[in-house]
Parts: sequence; C-alpha cells; structure tokens
Amino acid sequence: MRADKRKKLEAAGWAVGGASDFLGLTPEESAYIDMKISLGNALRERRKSQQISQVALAKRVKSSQSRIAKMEAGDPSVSIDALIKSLLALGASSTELSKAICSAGSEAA
Amino acid sequence: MRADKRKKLEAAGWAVGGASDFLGLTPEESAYIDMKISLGNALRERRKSQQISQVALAKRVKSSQSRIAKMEAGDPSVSIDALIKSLLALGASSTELSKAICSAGSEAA
DNA sequence: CGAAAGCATGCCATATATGACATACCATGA
DNA sequence: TCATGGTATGTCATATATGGCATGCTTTCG
Repeated sequence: MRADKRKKLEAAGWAVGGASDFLGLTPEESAYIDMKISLGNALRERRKSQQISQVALAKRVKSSQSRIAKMEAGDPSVSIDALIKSLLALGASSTELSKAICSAGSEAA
Repeated sequence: MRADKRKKLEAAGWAVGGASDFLGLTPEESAYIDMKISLGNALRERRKSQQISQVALAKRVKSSQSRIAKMEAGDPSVSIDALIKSLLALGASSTELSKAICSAGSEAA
C-alpha cells in the first residue's frame, strides 16, 4: 500500500488530466492521489503567479525547498494537510481549494 | 500552536456555521480548522445516512471507533487526510468533498 | 567556461498522527 | 433495575510525515 501509490505517482507525469487506474488501485486510492496531484498543481500555479520561488515559499510556510518540491510533485510522503496549509498560506480561498479538489474528479471530460 | 487549536475546537460546539476567530488564530489556521470541522460533519452525516455505527465505519476503513469519533469531532489529532480517506471510503465523490470544504469558507452569510 | 538561481531527489532524526485499548457516558428496552 | 449498543475521551507504542541537509541537474547571465 506504499509501493502502489508511488507507482501511480510515477505514472502521473503522464496522467495529465486523469484518474484512470490501470495499476492495482482501488477507486478511493485513485481519487485520493488525484486530489493530491490537483492540489500540487494548484500550489505550483499559485506560487508561480505570485512570482516566488520554492525557497521563498518554504520560508513562508516554515518548511524546506525540498518539501515544497515534493508537494508540487504529489509525492507520497506529503499529506493533503501540508498541501492545504501551503495553499492557504498563499492566500487561496476555500472556494479555490474546492475547485482544485473537485477538478480531481473530472474523468476525461 | 497546539493549545490554540484545541481551544478553538472546544469552542467549536458553539461555532455552528462559523469561522470567526476571537481566539488568537491566524486566518489560515482558522480556515484549516473550519475545513476539518466541515469535513467531520460531512463524515457524520454520510455515516448516519448509511445507517452505520462508528464501529462499523472503523472496521471499514481499518481504523478504530475512537478515531472515527475524533474525526467527526474535528479533534486536533486527526488529519484532513484521514477525514478525506474516510469520506471516500463511504463513497463520497470529489464533488461532495469540494462542497464540504467550500462550506467551510462561508462566512456568516 | 564558471557562477548563481531554481528545482528535483534521497536520506535521516525527530515530530506528529494513527490504531488499539480502556473507560465512561447516555439512551433504550427487558 | 441492569444489560446492551452507540459514542466520547484519554493514553500509549508505533507508523508516518516533516524539516533540514546534501547533491545533481538545468538554465541564464557574466
């Protein structure tokens, strides 16, 4: 239940908009991972739109550059809590968070 | 930064729909806690609507009754990850999760 | 060609969340 | 009355996530 996620994530570079689990993931696992990826993307976008580096963001949220990178990458070692806290720190509204999470569920429109 | 949250939560029974932080919480902390409470409520509702007990849900998500209770209570010791995983296990869609999260941001309409 | 800035990835010690268990509380009904 | 089922709350050992750090890889700019 650890290797699975990693595999999914490794395949994620590919899964641009996607959710599909051709790996052995339950729908819940898949949904969970998709959410992380969505939030990670949202984080990167928000950070870039504010023109700040990972290092700067790390300082802002009292974390480290490596962790920010992992967050944006949807690394299995980062929690959704971390993603959410970082997004909030960048001024994201809960509405915005909702959008990111919801967009995780959009099956290949 | 630990006692604060607990305090907020203890006061939360009162904060029915609310967010306001008359305690010393930053807006982000407040938003984060509100999300947890919202998700906790969503979890309880969904569980009740499916007529299952905390014990049953615990078994389903491979956890324990106490943890479910804490989740529904928005206890500081539970992560949003746990909440989300449990909701997903109860068949909640990402859209539904979005709604719960978003409703956390609704300032005393 | 360096040097510097930005990012990715691996590792590790420590902090934090988790499951499990015990216990207590409140209903309901026998 | 006392069982029984459902829930709340505390504690503890262990699992997991985190911050920090080192390192390597690209670009860009001098």
